Amino acid sequence: MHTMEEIVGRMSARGLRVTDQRKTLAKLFAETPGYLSPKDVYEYMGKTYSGLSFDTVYRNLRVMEELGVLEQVVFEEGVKFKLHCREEHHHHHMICLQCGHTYPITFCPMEQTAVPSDFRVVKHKFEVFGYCKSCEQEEAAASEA
Amino acid sequence: MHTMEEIVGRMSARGLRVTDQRKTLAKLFAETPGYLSPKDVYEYMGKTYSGLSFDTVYRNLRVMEELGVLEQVVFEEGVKFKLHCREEHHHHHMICLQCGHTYPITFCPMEQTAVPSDFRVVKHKFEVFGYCKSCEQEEAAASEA
DNA sequence: GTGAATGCAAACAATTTGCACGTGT
DNA sequence: ACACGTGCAAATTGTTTGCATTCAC
Repeated sequence: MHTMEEIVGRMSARGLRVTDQRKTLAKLFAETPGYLSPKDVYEYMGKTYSGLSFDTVYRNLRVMEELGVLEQVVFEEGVKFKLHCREEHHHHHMICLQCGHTYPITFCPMEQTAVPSDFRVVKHKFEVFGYCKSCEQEEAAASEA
Repeated sequence: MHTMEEIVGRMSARGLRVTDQRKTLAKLFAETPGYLSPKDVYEYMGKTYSGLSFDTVYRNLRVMEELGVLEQVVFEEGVKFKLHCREEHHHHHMICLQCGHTYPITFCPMEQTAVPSDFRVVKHKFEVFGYCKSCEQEEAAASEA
């Protein structure tokens, strides 16, 4: 797994400066199993840094993405970020709609997909959405109220 | 296939008014095999309607989506619209990155995907991107220049 | 000390809304 | 005639940029 130290180390190796804010950002992603929106990040960071501005959050998200530490994904609800997957081999994800937690899917549908010879495939996207066990239980509890 | 007349008919059946602009919009989508962004639509419509405003385009796209005539998809580059697929059975798409043309994929990867019993699947997304034959040829021709 | 990081304000882009006017039914 | 559709302007939201100040190295 990526640890906060590892991420920070990678930043300084590239000549980037290790500020408190970046350390906190690294820690946040190191400890978050799923996706975070810029707004999520802003709100979390805002607790610690009162004068925080949104543009710095965006800048640092972009920096960390260019560093290869984070990856960005576009959902219906907007852009989100998560730690870049460590797994070397190609894989896909199951994503919890409630908590954003992701689980790997090793199966890749491209292997099974018949592609006409006159279509040159460049990339593909396979994502499964649903609710993980704990979120499912919470939802059930909430709907009983 | 959806024809312009059919779409327009569906609109008036719901009490919506059939304006020139909506007819043109219906025709545009009836004749377009792939995805169009709101901007694409605005530019196309603008040729005919000089005083056209963006908000009307958005409004009509939404109206046609609610009617079930169009479907909206979110890509990295932004939101796009296409005619709602007629095929009853669930399917996926191969999408040309150049012209936006879509081709159906009947295979659904969910059948093959092992889902843990404690994850409740709600929806999934499977999309293949690449270049169709004619766009591939154009690209090859362009890169020779 | 120097250059990169930050905050602030302002610019931008995409999309939505309120309102007065025009038009399909 | 009446209600819905349209254009215009303005509001919103999400994101980026320029610039002066501050801080890590």
